[in-house]
Amino acid sequence: MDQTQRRRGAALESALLDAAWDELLESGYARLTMEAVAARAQTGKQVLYRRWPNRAELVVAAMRHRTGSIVQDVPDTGSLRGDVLAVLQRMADRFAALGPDLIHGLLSEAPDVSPEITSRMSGVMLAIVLRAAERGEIPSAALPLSVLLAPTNLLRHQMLLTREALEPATLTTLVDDVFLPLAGAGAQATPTS
Amino acid sequence: MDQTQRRRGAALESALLDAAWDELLESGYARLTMEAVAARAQTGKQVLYRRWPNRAELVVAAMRHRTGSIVQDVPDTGSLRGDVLAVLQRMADRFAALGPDLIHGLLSEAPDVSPEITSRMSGVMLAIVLRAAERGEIPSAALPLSVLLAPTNLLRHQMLLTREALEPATLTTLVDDVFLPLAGAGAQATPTS
DNA sequence: TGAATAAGAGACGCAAGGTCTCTTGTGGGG
DNA sequence: CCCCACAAGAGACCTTGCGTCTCTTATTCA
Repeated sequence: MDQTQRRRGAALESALLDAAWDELLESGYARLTMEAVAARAQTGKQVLYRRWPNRAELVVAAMRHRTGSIVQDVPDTGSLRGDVLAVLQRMADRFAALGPDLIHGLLSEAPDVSPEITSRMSGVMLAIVLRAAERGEIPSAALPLSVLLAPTNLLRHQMLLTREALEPATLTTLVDDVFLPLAGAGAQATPTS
Repeated sequence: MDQTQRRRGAALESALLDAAWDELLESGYARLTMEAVAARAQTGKQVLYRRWPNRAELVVAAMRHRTGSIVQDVPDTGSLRGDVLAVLQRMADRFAALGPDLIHGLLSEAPDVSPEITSRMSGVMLAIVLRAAERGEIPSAALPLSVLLAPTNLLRHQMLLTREALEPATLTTLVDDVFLPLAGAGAQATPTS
């Protein structure tokens, strides 16, 4: 019964972050308590507070720990439309697992994590658009930032402000009705007239 | 000293909502406490809980009480660009007074107020676009909903996810680079090339 | 092998949401 | 005109959960 195996350093930290992540999935951000995380990790609260100053920081660290690696790669489907759809789909998938409460909770408790959320997006979109311009799909890759981020920002807005699961057409609408026209792809293509 | 004037009914309710609103402006949503609202209104917590089941509902009621009337009228500046800019400016002004914490807090505590936020917007935008089509500024008023709400949704997204005060160019960018091109206004006008 | 460090465990203080109870002013109905 | 049911005002109280403090004990490093 007595474990007498005391974890330390990176191994312990990883266990703590895993516990936090599991609590997040099980209870959501609003119901995640430090006590529960500590209990799940078979330790005390002090071990958590030794590493992260508060609940929000712990959760942010847990998210980075779990999802940090997936963000890097840029989809490459061969077409601008496919690439942007893939990005949106990935956002939607990631969001579906956690729900909007997480973002709202974090942003209302730890205001300084805002940049974290939107930061890497512009790099991804820029890479996609550059490739599309090389391919000749669009006349120029020099899009205003507001256009470049319009689809991802609109999707994020929708996911944050709507409780229902988003219907499949939402993503294609964002790409076909908003982004592609603005990017100047296929001047003759204007669907849903 | 002794007031011995006991408020009742609508008068009392209005005083409660005013107190809540003042607390909101002074402390923000996160730091607004029921105790403080009750104290400011010179009453007890029970009077609050007799009317609203929780903090979030009280705050929503306070917002409706204060801002309910302003939303109705649709700006009419004579041009589509001016109208949309006026709508965005109004959103920005209203938001500036309260900050993003309010929305995040409400949405993480009282998930069922989401529709409240975006509901009336589509009606306003639709009216503006209809007038612009009658004027001949745009070929058709039959825009996809995602286009119709793109500028307001993008602005809301920005205000929610960014802490800094938004720079003046943000609004014009949304109108000139995103909305007007999508609405088909002035096919030759493609600024910021 | 011994001393410094940090893990594990849990008590504690405190703020705030929300409930309960009690007294007392007040307006409406008899 | 008076009485009484209702709700205002006041505050004690319970609970949850964050964050701190303390204490013992395992582990690691010199």
